[in-house]
Amino acid sequence: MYSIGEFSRITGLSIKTLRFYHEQRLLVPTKVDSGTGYRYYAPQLVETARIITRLRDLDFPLAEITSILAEHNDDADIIEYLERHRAVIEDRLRQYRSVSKALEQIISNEREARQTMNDESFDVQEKTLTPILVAGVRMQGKYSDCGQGFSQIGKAFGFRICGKPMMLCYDSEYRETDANFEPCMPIRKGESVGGVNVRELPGGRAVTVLHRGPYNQLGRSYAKLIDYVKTHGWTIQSPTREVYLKGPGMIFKRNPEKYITEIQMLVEADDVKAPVS
Amino acid sequence: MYSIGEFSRITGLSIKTLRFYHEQRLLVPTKVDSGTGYRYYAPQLVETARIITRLRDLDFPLAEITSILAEHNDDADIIEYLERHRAVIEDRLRQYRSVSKALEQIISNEREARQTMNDESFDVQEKTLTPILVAGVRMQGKYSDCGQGFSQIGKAFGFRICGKPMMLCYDSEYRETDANFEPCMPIRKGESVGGVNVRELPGGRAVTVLHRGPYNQLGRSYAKLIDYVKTHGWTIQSPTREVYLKGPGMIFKRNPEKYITEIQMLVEADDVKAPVS
DNA sequence: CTTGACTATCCCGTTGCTGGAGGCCGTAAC
DNA sequence: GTTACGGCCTCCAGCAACGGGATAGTCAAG
Repeated sequence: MYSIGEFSRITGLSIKTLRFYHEQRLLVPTKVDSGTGYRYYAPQLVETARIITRLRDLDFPLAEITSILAEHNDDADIIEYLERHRAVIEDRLRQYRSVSKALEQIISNEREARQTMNDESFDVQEKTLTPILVAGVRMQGKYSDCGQGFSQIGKAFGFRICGKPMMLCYDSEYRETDANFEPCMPIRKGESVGGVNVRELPGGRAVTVLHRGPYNQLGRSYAKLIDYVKTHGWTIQSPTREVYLKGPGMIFKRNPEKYITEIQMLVEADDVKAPVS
Repeated sequence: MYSIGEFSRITGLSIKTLRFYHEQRLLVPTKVDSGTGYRYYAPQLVETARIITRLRDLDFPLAEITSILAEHNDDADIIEYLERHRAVIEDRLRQYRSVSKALEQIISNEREARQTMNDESFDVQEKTLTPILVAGVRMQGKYSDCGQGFSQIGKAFGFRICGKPMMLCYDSEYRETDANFEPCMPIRKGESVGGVNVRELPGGRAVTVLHRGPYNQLGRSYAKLIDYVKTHGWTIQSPTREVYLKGPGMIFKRNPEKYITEIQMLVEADDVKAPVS
């Protein structure tokens, strides 16, 4: 017969835990001194304690352990318990996996944006865009409705999305209503499905500018770009693109003054014509 | 201003939860009627509630959310929080993964054993063994000490183990003490390291028998096998093998009467000699 | 007899809520 | 007038699996 302290040292279970297990009738001492209330454990209980710790290590709830101990004494008998429990664990695993993925998404998003901030200036730049596969939804109406398009793409392509959301603008002038545009997302792979159109955007020579601030002030940056293109005597190819590098955050809505958008225009460098002054 | 019920329907947070968040100073109503104690929420708080649910979905503890809300208002500012939290999540993920793996191990173990039970009889069988890569520890002493050998192998090769534990017996007679044997485990790949010897066991023609019961009664099954070999006039090749198909369980020690061991003896079918009657 | 190690019970705190009891208030129906 | 109902309030309990701490009784040795 061991005292609770001895039994604790033998089994590695704390005294508190042993008392708690006693209260829960999970591991009842062989004898309790009726005078002093002292608990005494027989050596056979060491084995029971070992089983309990094994099952606890496997994250079984105490109630389940109690019933397992009461009814079974062979691994083969408890396969059903193990299976059921594994399903529970797998469930939590799935949950945590998706949380972890979401966290990673947000972090890398912000990291990237931070990089862009450091690396790039807010002047007009000339770039060569590479062709890119996108899924898009052609829409007509107000620009502010593009959110619906994005959520439609998100639902259809989810994890295949591999870049920042962007919008193609087919109008050559600014339109408050009845605008002709196409929210789209870069994807890894995929086929067009009901309403969502998959295709490759062409690459080529382009001029770009970073715009910082709310979307209703995009006009200024457009002006910068158009001026630049004009002075070089180039021709803008429709559609122009807006890439939303930093918009409303995943968590905070974020201050619109911090939004960062890249405007891209593919240009045709018409070498025959001379630059217009 | 919304009443708590309205606000609950808008945000999807239960009334109880809203009261709790108030108590925790996480989401404090704009105004509390001093007479009735009624809580009233301003429309801006809808956004705050959205942020809270977002962070809760990411499994942030309430205390952390409180401090995030108090100090920040942009995703970029809370990257450190996100990172730290992701570490926590990854930790739990690792834990659950290992639990899930252990559960799977136990389950498949018992499944396999159950299969063996159904498929095989307890009569002597002739088989052709295929060569198999094992890690073993040569030992001298009492058979009951083989556990140490197994744990040594387990430590060295862990996840590369791919089969049931077995023992090679090099003695041609039974020895209580000073026996010459080698606990070993099938592995997928590996090199010999300090004390643990990796090599391929040869395949070939063999006779086997399943033994059910405690190890100290293995003698009976050995007798069966040896009789069988003798009647065919074959020669037993050393070492003989014991495969512990079902020994003490992973959780319960299990009743030794349920232990199942396969004894394997490679034989040389000496076709020149005629069978001994 | 004292000292120090050991043990006992009881209560609280953890996390993020949910459920229930009991009570206040105002409105509508009978 | 009263009863019912709906919405709100506060306070208390409970979940899981213990750990911490207070206070008091017990055991064996010196």
